[in-house]
Amino acid sequence: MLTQTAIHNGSFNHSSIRVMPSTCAKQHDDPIEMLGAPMLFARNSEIYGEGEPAEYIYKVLSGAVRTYKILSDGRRQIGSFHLPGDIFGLEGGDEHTLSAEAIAETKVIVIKHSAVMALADRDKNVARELWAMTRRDLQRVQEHILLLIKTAQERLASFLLEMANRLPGGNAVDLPMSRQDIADYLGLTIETVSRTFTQLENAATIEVPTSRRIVLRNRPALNRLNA
Amino acid sequence: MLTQTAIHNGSFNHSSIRVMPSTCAKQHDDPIEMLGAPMLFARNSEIYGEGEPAEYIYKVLSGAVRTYKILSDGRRQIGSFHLPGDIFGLEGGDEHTLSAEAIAETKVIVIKHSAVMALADRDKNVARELWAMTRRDLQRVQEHILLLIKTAQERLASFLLEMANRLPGGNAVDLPMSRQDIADYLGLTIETVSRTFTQLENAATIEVPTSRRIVLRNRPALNRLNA
DNA sequence: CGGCGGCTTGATCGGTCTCAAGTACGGTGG
DNA sequence: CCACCGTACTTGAGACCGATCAAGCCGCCG
Repeated sequence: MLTQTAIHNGSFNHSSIRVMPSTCAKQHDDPIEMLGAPMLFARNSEIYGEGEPAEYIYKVLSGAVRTYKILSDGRRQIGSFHLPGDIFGLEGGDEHTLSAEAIAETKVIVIKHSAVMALADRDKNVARELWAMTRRDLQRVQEHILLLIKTAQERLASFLLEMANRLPGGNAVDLPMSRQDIADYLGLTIETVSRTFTQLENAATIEVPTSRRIVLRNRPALNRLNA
Repeated sequence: MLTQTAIHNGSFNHSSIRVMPSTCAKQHDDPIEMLGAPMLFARNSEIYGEGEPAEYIYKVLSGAVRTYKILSDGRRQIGSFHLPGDIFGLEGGDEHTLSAEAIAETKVIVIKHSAVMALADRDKNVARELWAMTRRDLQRVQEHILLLIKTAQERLASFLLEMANRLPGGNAVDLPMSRQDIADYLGLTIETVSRTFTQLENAATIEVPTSRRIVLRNRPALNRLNA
């Protein structure tokens, strides 16, 4: 298992990734999760790369993950952020169509793809659940497309509302990702993201006590921007 | 069956939609297709609307279909074009998350969603095939996202290469959709699309004998733009 | 205290949008 | 057959938003 771990992490950061005692995995009731073992990924370490065989799927326990593609000229588009509770790595068939990296120190459950498929063959409900997860991914990507045709303010408002919904803390949001990550998710530059944060702060729509902590002060205004 | 047909087409264009003799449907060997009946939709008629219950799925026989969402301010984003051979209407679970319209006079096979699901429950291969189709949709949408972060020339080049691959005719492409449809797919205005066609024509990368007919004259140049 | 990474701010540039005409094409009726 | 119309498409001029290039700032850690 340790050698398999190495495969997933490319050629660097091995020392930062440890398989955890498998006993921790058994305290969950989801039959899919019980197939997996917990693992730790260091900040900015690769979980898998685009085009690699999809040997595993993953569920985030803590931390955060970004999946992305790189264009030939170096532009990076982040496809999605995965937060605790999210499952990722199902987007392709035999191989991953995106790369995945840990945004911060991240704990995930790693589940063998073949084991999941075998389970799905035996249990109709598992098969249905997996298909439903892919459909939800599809719908999220369709929403993401809508983001990309909006103005900078609208994109950031939509992003903040999404994060406030998906992270605990109500109106106070602790973003796990950098401005660059946000920019690459929203299809903007880091400068435009920064300026737009400032504009929303000046309009008293949000507060930015520290760069990673955002307080939503005026949700109606954000919803209006959400178009 | 005729009354069900009416439900799908909103309040207009009923006269243009006819169920065809069901015998035509039986000449296919795909078990999913055999569940369906052929239908005809007039140009610009609605096939289904966002939020409606997903009672049916569809396979294009001839013509073309656009699926889209409308933002509150009226902007329209086309999610995908469906050409002969494509199956659509699987994107949601119980309800459609996009609207669908015929771009031109379009013949489709209409298949009851419940019948497909029942078949999937009985036949593992059907279940797997349906899931794989959803994954392919997901991958196409991810590619679509990449389009939206490119320049106008890059977007149009990618679009033309995609259409040349999906439509018969090699380097001569007969587009079924209008400039407005292309604009709403690429996240541009109609004027920018038109100007970009002209630029590519001036650069001898394409020829535009009529507005809907495009001849790819220099594929390497298009591939270079494809980034 | 110095240095570095992440973030913000400023000035300018450029690509796309907007608004406004003008043109080509297909269909309809005389 | 032609005159007319409406729709789709193209072209032009100018405005605007976000990108780019370039400093500066802040917090953190050695």
